[in-house]
Amino acid sequence: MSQPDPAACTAAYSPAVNICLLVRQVRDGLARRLEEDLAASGYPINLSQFLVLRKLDVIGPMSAIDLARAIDHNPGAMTRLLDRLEQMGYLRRTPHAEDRRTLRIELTDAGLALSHALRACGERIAEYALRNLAPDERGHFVALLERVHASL
Amino acid sequence: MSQPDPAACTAAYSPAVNICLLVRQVRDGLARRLEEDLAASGYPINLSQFLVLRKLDVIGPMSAIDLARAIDHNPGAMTRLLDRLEQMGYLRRTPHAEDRRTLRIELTDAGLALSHALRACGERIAEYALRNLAPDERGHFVALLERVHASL
DNA sequence: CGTCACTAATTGCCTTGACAATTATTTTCT
DNA sequence: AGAAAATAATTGTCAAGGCAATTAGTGACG
Repeated sequence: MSQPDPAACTAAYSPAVNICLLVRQVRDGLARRLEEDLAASGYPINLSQFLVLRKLDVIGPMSAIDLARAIDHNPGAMTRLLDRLEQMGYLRRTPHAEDRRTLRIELTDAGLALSHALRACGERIAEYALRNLAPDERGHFVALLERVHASL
Repeated sequence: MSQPDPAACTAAYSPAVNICLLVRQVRDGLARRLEEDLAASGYPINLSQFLVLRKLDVIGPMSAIDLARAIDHNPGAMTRLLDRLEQMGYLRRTPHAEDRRTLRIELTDAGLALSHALRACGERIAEYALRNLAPDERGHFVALLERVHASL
């Protein structure tokens, strides 16, 4: 069905399509795998929630805005994301000692335990996604991603 | 603010966070740049719409389902995406000659003209995003992305 | 021929995230 | 000190996309 007709192709090969599409496909594929794996493990957690919990574990308690910046997330969306995780009992909002505008967001014991399970799950996914790359290629891939990210 | 407290850090460095986060950041950064550039050029077009128009131009007329698969897009979302682009006058739904379930989606003249502008815009963004990579690194980056995508 | 499984497109419903406006607080500047 | 600018969190509103159910059409098989 819908055979590509070479005569109808008015544009030459365009790497620009490919880079945007490819990165999107990799992102969506990675997120889908992660969320499926988490759901199968009994954790109904999405990618953003995963990133927040892991950041709080790895970096320690921080404000909502710092958290939003750490995962490039919208501050408005962050409020509701935190609502959700707080309601599920994985984190706590406490007032900041010196600045009353600011929250100190910290994991609960349940959140900490969950984060450790998430870590294992995340590593499985990364291992799976990169399984066809040699060890040095994996490092190179991440380094290239970081350089491209820094250029944006 | 919110100094990371090393003692509070219970998890070791975890590349799994980084790959998911990094890819997401690159995707979002790329999409944001593209959409800003398009808006500045007078085309209020988002990434998905961009991809659809470019695919139709490069590959030629095709069905909605094929289009959805080509850009890894949900069929339900595709219907509405096509509604939008059709309403803007950039494409046309015509019945398929042999299969009455299927649409033949094709660019209008306006859609074709827009696609050419989109192509230039996409190339600017790709050039910008990859500007700090050497030519061979760019090829390598895309090749690695493709291999990771194929592994998902 | 007729029924059953499959596929394409659409729709309703819901969640997520973006953006702008609002409120409370702090910082800066004179 | 006091006014003005800046910052943190929140809220309302909206668009995009995922999923499941529906409708219509096709193909396969007895």
